[in-house]
Amino acid sequence: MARPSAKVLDRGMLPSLLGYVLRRAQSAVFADFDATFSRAGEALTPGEFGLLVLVDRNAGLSQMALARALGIDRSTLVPILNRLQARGLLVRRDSPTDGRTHALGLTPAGEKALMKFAKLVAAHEKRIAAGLSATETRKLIELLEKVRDRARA
Amino acid sequence: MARPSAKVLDRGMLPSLLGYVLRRAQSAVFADFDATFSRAGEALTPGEFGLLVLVDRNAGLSQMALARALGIDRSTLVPILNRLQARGLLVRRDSPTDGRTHALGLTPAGEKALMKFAKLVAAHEKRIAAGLSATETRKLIELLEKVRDRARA
DNA sequence: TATTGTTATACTCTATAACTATA
DNA sequence: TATAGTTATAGAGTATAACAATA
Repeated sequence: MARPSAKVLDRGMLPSLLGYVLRRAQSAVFADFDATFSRAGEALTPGEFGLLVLVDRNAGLSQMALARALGIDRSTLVPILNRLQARGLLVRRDSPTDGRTHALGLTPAGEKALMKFAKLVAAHEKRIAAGLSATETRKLIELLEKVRDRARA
Repeated sequence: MARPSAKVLDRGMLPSLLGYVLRRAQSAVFADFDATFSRAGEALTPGEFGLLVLVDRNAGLSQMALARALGIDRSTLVPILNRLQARGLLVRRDSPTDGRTHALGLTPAGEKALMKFAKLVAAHEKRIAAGLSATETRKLIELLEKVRDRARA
């Protein structure tokens, strides 16, 4: 007989709740992201990766614009940028047109690091979607976007 | 012409990444959960709801068993239980069989509150799944479980 | 007046390490 | 020795409020 501590708990209606299943999937995916980077001797969060991509694709954008795109407060962004800047991946330049804002950009080292990070993310994505066909993955993304639209309404 | 600040940013490959789409859907769903409870004059997080359901369906379980089921450290659980106990929803009773453990349970007020919370969660679930057919919702849950299994492997 | 970035502050979630009581 | 719960501590993510510089 199994030890009492190994007993599986009754989760009631939780497994039928979209919010619950979504949260657990997200948690496992986050853990795999972290493990992927750790194994490669790198340290990056999914949020930091998204931030770096946004700065790379929209060089010169302001902190306010970036905070809005990330859906966080401008004060929340400050320590995050400080950390990435301290790692030499990102710089705050003076805006030539608006003395209040900073023009954000990746450093050459940041560009290079992002290319490596993108490869790790691709491997991570391949792994978490390994149980799904290409059609299923597209369908999943489509359904998740529908849910997001409804939740934001 | 739109103001520069209203410009839509280039997100590069992010919208094609399952992890990215999952994270954004989860964030929007969390916000809707919070809004649903706020509008009803209640305050509860998805995690607290899941915890209350687990204690309700597995009365007498220990903190370690609960922490394991939630996937968090036992030290992380302590302040969460303190808060729910301070709200009068949950109690730590002495275990009759093991002096080291607490037997967790809901109070009568906790049982009553959980019934109300479950109704709010049902309304929330209905809203976030409103853009999906019943078949699509089931499919979405199935695909998310597959992703979770792969990410944990 | 309004906006941008920063700082101070606070709260939650998360973990590790060390302590106490019990098994 | 090992386990359960607690505490101390620390780091990251989140926010609000207030301030200085600039528009």
